[in-house]
Amino acid sequence: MAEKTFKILVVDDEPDILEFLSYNLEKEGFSVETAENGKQALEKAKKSQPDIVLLDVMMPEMDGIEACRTMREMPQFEHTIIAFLTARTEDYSQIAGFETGADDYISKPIKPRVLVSRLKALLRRYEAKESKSSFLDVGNIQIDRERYLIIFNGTEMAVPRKEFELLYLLASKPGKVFKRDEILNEIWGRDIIVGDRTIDVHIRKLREKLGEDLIKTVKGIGYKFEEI
Amino acid sequence: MAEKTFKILVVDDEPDILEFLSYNLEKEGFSVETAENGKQALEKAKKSQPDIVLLDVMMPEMDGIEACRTMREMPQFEHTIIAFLTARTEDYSQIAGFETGADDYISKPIKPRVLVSRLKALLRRYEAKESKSSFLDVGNIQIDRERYLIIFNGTEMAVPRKEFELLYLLASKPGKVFKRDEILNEIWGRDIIVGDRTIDVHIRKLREKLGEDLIKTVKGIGYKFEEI
DNA sequence: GATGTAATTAACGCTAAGTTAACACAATTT
DNA sequence: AAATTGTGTTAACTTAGCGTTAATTACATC
Repeated sequence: MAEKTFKILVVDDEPDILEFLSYNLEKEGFSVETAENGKQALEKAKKSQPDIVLLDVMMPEMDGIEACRTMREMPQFEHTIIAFLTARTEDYSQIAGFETGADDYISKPIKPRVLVSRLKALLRRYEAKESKSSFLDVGNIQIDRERYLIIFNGTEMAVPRKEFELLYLLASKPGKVFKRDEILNEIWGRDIIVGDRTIDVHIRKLREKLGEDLIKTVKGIGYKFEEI
Repeated sequence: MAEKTFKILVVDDEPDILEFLSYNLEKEGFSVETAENGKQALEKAKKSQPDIVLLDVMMPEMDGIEACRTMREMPQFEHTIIAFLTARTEDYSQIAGFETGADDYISKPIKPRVLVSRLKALLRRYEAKESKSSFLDVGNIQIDRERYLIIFNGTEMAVPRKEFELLYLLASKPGKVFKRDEILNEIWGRDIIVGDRTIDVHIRKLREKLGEDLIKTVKGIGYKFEEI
């Protein structure tokens, strides 16, 4: 069984460190991308959807802490592994106290072999988590997260990302009414503001594909997935 | 619209910001109080027991960090939501290092809609903790808050929101007589004013669905839920 | 029977949701 | 790079039905 190639985004403002890390990580079979600050990191991450983001804490433009928090707010990075690179002198608790949602803190100076083994450990943990929830089976519909496909009455169909996420969310707890706020926070992220009608439109598109019965409106509250 | 009116204490030393925030929060149905420094904030908070405290970090007299720590040490503010307003230029680690126990950090410049959506998210999390039971079971009726359904004699039925909230309130303490004022405050919120007859109508609609025996009128006082 | 309070109805206004089309932007193809 | 297609969001309008009002009737209590 061929191992999957993992994508790593390394973010540091010192070119030397970037090169050093890239070299060592690539040697281990990782696919490496780099960025020089938090802002750049976000842009690149959005495009390439890395499995791991290695973030230096101190950086110009946008520091690692903020970059991490921003990413964690975005649904697309919910399962991305984020690890901080911290200088020895920096107080670890400073970062930890922030509840940034980072998965690990790796302190400089970095020893390549240590780094790689830590990352592999993280990946193992992450894969174990992922495999559990990557497939949903409720009633006459199956949702395959890995392939981004839904199987409705036995026929496979591709749905756009937002619709997919929406359906996945609703179907993850059949019967439960998801409030509009809840949906917005889960799918769009807490700081992304979209108009009220946006949810409706996505619901509509889903109903067009899956029929009117699967998703029910609870007026004044939100929507729920009804298992048939 | 409003389930409950939440009290917010906004603390900042700049009157402009106070006004700006007050205006926007009040527009969203929050009940807003203001203070100009940490000391004043503490005094006001003790009296009014706000649900949320929005604290600027930099302030004369007593800064936000100290105010937050002081509040967190007092049992009466154990469950109060405390959020910091931080300028982007301020060093996060300054705040983080203190382990102040704040629930969120909102960075300036503040966009009203972002602020409101974050606060709502915080409130949801907090409410989820507070309300222990999303499921009520009294006699021949069960109320499922998560699914927004009531099960009456074994049959599920959907009821409109206001009726649902009303029934839930009454059924949460069977036998207790809820005064009209009490009901208005709980279901409609502190400063939403509706006529007295509105309650009657909702009671009527519930009785139509659940029979005449479940909800009893106590003339001159209010209503109570009678367990059968 | 007078007075006040609650129940009952129907009708209406308003808000939340549905609908549709058009737009902006990304991703893809040529 | 240009064109095309796909996706997500907004805007404007419509619809439905919830929540409210108001007007009337019934019921207490004095």
